[in-house]
Amino acid sequence: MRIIFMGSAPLSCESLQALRQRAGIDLLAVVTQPDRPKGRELKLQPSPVKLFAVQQNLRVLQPERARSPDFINEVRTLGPDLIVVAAYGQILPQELLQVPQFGCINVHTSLLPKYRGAAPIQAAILNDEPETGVTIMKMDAGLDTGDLLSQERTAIGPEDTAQTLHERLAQMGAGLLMRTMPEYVSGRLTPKPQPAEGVSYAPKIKKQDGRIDWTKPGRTIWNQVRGLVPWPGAFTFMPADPHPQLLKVWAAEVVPLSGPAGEVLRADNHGIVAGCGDQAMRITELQREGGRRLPADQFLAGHRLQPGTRLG
RNA sequence: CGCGGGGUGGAGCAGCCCGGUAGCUCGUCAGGCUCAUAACCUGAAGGUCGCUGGUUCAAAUCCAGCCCCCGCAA
Repeated sequence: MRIIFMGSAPLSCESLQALRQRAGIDLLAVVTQPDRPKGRELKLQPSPVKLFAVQQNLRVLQPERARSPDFINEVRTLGPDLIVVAAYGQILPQELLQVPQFGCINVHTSLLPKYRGAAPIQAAILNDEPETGVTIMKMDAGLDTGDLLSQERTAIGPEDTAQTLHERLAQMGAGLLMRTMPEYVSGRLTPKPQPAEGVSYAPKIKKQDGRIDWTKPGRTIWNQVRGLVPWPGAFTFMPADPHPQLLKVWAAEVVPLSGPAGEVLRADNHGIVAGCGDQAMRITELQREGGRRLPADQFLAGHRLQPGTRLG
């Protein structure tokens, strides 16, 4: 089986690795996003998928636009039987989807038709879902609207963050992909259209989505903290000398106390408790701008953050 | 040359602008108080102030270069 893999996220690597280890698969090429300027010096950074592919001596393609005729022609020339896509980051045009005889299949980290789009993992936590999962689908020209091939679900626990979920779903996705692919290719599995009911979208997360609104209920803020790890993280501001300082909240829990929204109610070894619209948040791990990520007690050893301080 | 903060006993911070005995909140160790304690009191140990060089009678502090950490931005 001649396969081309397309992906860009850490999540994609898991599926790529699974394909790589599977016997009988000829990985013709790995397609990933072009290197982008990132980080402190704005240096060009390769995607994690590229790093992995290069290390494995796989052929890497990084088209600026996946819909460009040149790229589509290149894919045609390679002659894949199937294209596997996992968090690639670009919409594929119909013309490209038609190239392989088995079309393109996609690993998506939600229980479609729920949470189509860029940030399904975060959305599941932010929306207080009790569970989520992964879906393998046959791609069509729409945004995550293709016919369903298989799904697997997992419960979202109180200890989960977008990061832990990401890791879990990456593995589940790779496993499900491996089980689904042969079934699909052999024709034993018929793609089923997505239900019309229950469609929703998970738009790309923006930095500003991390800003904490202390007038919101404790549970909402808690989900925001968990759902935005590691980026952009839930953040607020603390009063400081020349300018208020950015404060990232890395871990917190809801506690049955109440007080003015955003006001520090307690600050001790157990954490920093701040009032919310309903109940309160106990911040247990946080990070000041320019500083490292610290447990609350260590943070308090060096920073004054006494009860009465207003966050926001 | 994208912008900015920082590296000070084991942890987190102050001191640096205006050079001259290294401080704070914890932790650790010893002792005390207590029915008891992560609480409280007393005492102790522990630091080449990131590295290299320069200026100076004298550098954590001023100057130059280098290494490392972090926030923004993307």
